[in-house]
Amino acid sequence: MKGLGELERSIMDILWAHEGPLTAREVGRLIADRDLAPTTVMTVLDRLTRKSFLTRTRDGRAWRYEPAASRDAYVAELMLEALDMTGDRSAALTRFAQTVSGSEAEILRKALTELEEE
Amino acid sequence: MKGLGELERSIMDILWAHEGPLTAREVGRLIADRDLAPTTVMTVLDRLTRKSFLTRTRDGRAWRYEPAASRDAYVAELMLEALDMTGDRSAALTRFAQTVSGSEAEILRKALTELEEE
DNA sequence: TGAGTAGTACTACGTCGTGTAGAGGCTCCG
DNA sequence: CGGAGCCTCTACACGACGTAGTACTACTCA
Repeated sequence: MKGLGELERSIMDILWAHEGPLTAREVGRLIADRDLAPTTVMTVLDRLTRKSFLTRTRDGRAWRYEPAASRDAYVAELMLEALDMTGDRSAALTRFAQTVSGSEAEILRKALTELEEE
Repeated sequence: MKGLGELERSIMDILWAHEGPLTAREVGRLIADRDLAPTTVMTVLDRLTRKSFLTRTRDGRAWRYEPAASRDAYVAELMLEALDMTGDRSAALTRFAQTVSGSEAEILRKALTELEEE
């Protein structure tokens, strides 16, 4: 899947945080701290769309952009991808479980338990 | 931490797979299918060292390279890094737990249980 | 002791991804 | 009809990575 650049991720963050699709202009306004040219935002939105991180639909002359997947799904996928890198998934998973903090281990445990009950 | 390039990963794979440190020449021999110039291998080993993926110790005039961390540790760290990308770690973890295959969920469960017992 | 060999450090170059943005064109409101 | 707004295309610099050459050093063997 490949990771995202820094600006790309900022923009994804904005779209993930915002309910509903945004236009380039709106994104630009929300990322105002960086003072980017409008075309910069458009270019990045376009690239993200081409990489299937976003989908877009027409709204008059403008496009409205929306994440193709939730941030959680993206993160989970990244984690799985990391996992794929190893020959021994079991060892890596074990290691991972040992590495997360206690509260996170608790969350995992709970999620796994709920899984079991289905 | 940043990911690795393709050749970099091949070389890490060789070093991870091999018990004990290797010289550039040995790595080059083990990666023979790619027919690389010896200096290419050295350059990459050097970059990996600079990025702290490897450590090296002298062996006569040669260096012997060795992974700074196990592959599992690396993978676990990548997974944690992905996890850091989200605002809601709990949601991402839950999502992750739901996404792994059944047998992998089992492995996770077991690792977490063992954790608890300590 | 001199030459070859193996190993190192340094430098370099092409390519690709990404941040950044300009130029020019279409469209719709007033 | 003209300007504002949005789009598409093109471009450029920079850093990472794959790839490798050159030049220097040191050990070995005849």
